[in-house]
Amino acid sequence: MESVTGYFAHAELTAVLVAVTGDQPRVMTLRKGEVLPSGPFEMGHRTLQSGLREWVREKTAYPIGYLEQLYTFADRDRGAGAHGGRRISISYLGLVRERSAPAEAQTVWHGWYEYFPWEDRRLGRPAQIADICSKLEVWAAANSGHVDELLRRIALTFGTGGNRWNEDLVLQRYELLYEAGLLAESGNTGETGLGRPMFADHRRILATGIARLRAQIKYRPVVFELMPESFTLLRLQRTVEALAGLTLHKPNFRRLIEQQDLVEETGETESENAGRPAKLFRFRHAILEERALSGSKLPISRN
Amino acid sequence: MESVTGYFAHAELTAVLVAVTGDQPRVMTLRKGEVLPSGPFEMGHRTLQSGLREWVREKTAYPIGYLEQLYTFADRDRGAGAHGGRRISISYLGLVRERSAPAEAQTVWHGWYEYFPWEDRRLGRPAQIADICSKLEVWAAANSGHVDELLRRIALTFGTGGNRWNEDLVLQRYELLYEAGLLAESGNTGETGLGRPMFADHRRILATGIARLRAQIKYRPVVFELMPESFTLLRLQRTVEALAGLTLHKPNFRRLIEQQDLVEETGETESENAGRPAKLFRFRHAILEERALSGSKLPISRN
DNA sequence: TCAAAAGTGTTATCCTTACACCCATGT
DNA sequence: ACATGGGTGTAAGGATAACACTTTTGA
Repeated sequence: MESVTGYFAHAELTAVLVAVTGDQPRVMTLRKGEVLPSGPFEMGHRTLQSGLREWVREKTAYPIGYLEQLYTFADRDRGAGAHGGRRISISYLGLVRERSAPAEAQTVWHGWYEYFPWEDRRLGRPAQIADICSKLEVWAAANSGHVDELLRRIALTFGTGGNRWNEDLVLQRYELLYEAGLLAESGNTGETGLGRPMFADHRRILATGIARLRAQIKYRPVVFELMPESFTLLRLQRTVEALAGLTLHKPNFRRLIEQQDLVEETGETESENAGRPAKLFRFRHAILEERALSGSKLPISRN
Repeated sequence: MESVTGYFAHAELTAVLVAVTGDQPRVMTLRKGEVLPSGPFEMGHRTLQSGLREWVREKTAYPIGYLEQLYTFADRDRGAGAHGGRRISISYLGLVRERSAPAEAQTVWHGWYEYFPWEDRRLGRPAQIADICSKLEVWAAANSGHVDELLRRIALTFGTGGNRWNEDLVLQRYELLYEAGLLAESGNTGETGLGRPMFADHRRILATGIARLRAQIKYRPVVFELMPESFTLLRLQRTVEALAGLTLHKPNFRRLIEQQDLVEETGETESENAGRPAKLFRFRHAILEERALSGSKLPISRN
């Protein structure tokens, strides 16, 4: 439409790096505070993707398995406005196999439900939800004009009033809480128990990442990027449950996984906890080419 | 990880604007050539989204209904490198109700199957596909080392050898053709009949947009952004078919739409073509709040 | 009367979900 | 013996896909 003019902007990469250990999904933050790892996009890199990959390996010594672009947004530059310009922030979701971090690492892993306690339903509906919903409803009632619309939105996103809980609506729930001013990021100064706040909009980015991952595991075999070489089917299930924040139905889970030829037996077994020793499986890498295209399924059928 | 340093980049917005008329999905290009409308991101705008929306309204007089971010990528600045920097290109998919364009408009609509003739299966499998596949197979055979992998990839993306056609794999098919050097963009100089090339990587961006839209119509009611106020169910079906590049099964299509309460009768009928007059419907806007969250379905069940 | 499009009814099939139950091992 | 986890069989219910058929209009 127009030729490119002289507008320039900061370009910054922000990474949501996820690992699962001890049945908890975790996100990497900087040791210094509640900040997602991020840095400038340097010109040496071929692509954004490779730039981020290299940069993470360099700085954290964690090799990234799966890497996916999340979203790009622009804000008025928060930092010093030498140029008075924009900051363009490109966010990525990366999956990592957590290992003992190098001692000198500047990073630390936090369970992601510390930031979103209402998102974990593995032990049933958190008691907190009732409180959250009543606060939201009070806020909605004060919004004359579209009270009904807001109330329905609350009911749908939080699964109240006959609606069932949809684990994918992480971002929608976050935004509702944000709009209602219930989060520290949106002006609430009191202690609300509504999760740990993060720097700037990083918690929103994390919500986007969680939502994307929860959606992905249902139709692409990405969970395996979070698993060790070999694993039992229960470990795999626990990992999916950790991500989805739900408990699943064991027999059906196993069948669905095996039906799809996603895994193959290693021939070995594990008997760490009491109980019958479990067969160990490994991911069939060959499936990746096939399924990246034709799609695969993980069940989110409740227990 | 590091404080933001002095890296700056061009930030550019590129729009894939789609409309459907006369059973053809169309994409807006500049009158001057095979170029998607794009322009610099200016600092006045609140957000990227609103910036693009405003800019399109200003320049083309088409109000955008649905707008969704597609992808962000960075290339070494193709334009003059006054700063020797990067160009960051943020692409969007926008849905538009096509009307007669203002006379002075700099834009023109092109059927998207001019760019991707192999993507339209409404008249059955295009004869061309056989030719494409054999060319691809010749190329694959010359790639010692992973011939088998390539052959399987070809079979999967193009639905040969027992695999069924998956309409969502638009980008994967484009990339395969690109890698094989069969497209003008990747060095083929002869006339191949493999669709009309576009400026720079714009055809790739279009492929991304088509793929996204084809995926979206299956679980979100976005088609309606392309429809006039009121329409018959057959018009709606033809529109979905145009987008998906497939023909659908009429009775099932109608049932699925009506079951979901996506539409309501206007009470009027239309009898333009010969045949029994059809009831006119309108989209139930109320459903948007409900379904943007809970998901809806359009059938892609073949005729 | 025929063609063209609008509609309805019904069935076969597959997938999802749930329930019931047995197996192997450690304490 | 019993708790813990591993593992199998199967049936109910719903969604999808396919087929056959009736209805209403214009030419």
